Amino acid sequence: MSRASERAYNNIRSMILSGELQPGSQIREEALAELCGVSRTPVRDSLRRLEAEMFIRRNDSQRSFVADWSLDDLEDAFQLRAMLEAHAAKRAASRITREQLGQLRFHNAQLKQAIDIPNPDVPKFLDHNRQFHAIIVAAAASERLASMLGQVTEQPVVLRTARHYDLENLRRSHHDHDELLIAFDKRDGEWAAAVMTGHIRRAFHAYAQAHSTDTEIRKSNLAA
Amino acid sequence: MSRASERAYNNIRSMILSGELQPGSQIREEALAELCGVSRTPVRDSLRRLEAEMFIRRNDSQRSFVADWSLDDLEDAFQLRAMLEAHAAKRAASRITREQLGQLRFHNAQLKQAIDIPNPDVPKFLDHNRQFHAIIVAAAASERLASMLGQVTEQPVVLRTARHYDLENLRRSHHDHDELLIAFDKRDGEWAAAVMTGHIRRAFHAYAQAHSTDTEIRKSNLAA
DNA sequence: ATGCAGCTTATTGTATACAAATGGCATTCG
DNA sequence: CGAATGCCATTTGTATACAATAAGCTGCAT
Repeated sequence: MSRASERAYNNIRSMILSGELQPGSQIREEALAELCGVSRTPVRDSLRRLEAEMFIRRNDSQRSFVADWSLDDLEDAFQLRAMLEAHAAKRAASRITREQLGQLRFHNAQLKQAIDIPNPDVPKFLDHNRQFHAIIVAAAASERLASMLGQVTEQPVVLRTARHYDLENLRRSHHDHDELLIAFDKRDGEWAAAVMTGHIRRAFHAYAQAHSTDTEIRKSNLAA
Repeated sequence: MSRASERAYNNIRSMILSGELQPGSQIREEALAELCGVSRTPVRDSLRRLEAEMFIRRNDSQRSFVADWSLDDLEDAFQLRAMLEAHAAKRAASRITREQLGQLRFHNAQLKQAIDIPNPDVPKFLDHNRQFHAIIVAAAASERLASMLGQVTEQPVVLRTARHYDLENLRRSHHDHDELLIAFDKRDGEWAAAVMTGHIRRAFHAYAQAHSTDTEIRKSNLAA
């Protein structure tokens, strides 16, 4: 996709992720077109794409709404993600190159740096974390698997608290990565898969706890 | 999607599945538009959808080609499918209703009928087989899982032989279904998942063997 | 008051014209 | 003769106008 289409997609996507477009709210093509400064055509393209990625859903009469995910839906997505990432880790264990192992070590060192200081640099941690996982998916060498993981990795849920980024969890994440590195080094796919499963499931529970807290806050704000 | 768009999608998809549009060949929007009797707009929608489903791939300069899958790609897809369907079976085991169990029994009986006669009715078998699996996916109650399975269930590979439908394989499939039914009845998710894994992996090997045979035939035809 | 009919308006679907970009071909220069 | 470059043809991207469809409202009848 060239300029307009790409811009529209990124704009809309980030509007959903940021909560600017609220879950459940209707989406009108023309309104988005104006917001993005393009015509309806590229907006329609983007909406179809976002629909396939389940950021948007449509009712029987073709009207689009921002997807609204319950905690159950979230658990569902995490369950699939855990399964797929464990599978990726298993495949990666037997295919990963020395170079990729080096890259993993680099990003893991970087994300350790990001939290091993008085004032943790969460964005830096998240960035290197993302790249760490991306390398494993790449090493798994399955285009389909990568495409599926793309569908469950970013959730259209915005949390207003930062609880799920508490330091203890970040440290444990880093520790998991260390263990993954050893498993890869030993070419032990089963081990890598097991570590990855736990890694993602912990992420879910951290996320779920933050989600409940967030929901509580929202409720009390509503009551006030 | 309403008429034109839906029609275009189904037309193009079946043209790919039937081999009318050959793997690797370039796709031109306008040509398809004429073939389908619609304008480029709904054709473009369809192409995007088919691209997301990996029936079509695009090069760097936005030109579309019919996807061409190697045996490795096929194995990759089957591996994912086995994992996802096993997961579906596991989830279904604890959620399936009496009514759904009844439906499973019905379709299994029907597909047994289709092959338990002198002249097996393969289309009938395939239809009830499809519905059997669809009920399990529905019982698993995960929209995302269903959507992902949709992406790996139909392969854009047309085999010109019918070897992979040999009677022995169909009988074994039916036997697997019987065992799945018992596992569901006992609410044993692990068992159901294990049976399903084997079920899909057998399907892969039948498919792969047919694929090789098909490739052989194609080569000798080329040589002739 | 309630429910239904028909109209009005909002929203999406489709076609088409035009713009941009890409690939191929021919010509030219080294 | 080969490689690079510029032009032309082909293909895709975008905008816009119009058509079709569905939702909401108003008013009438029960």
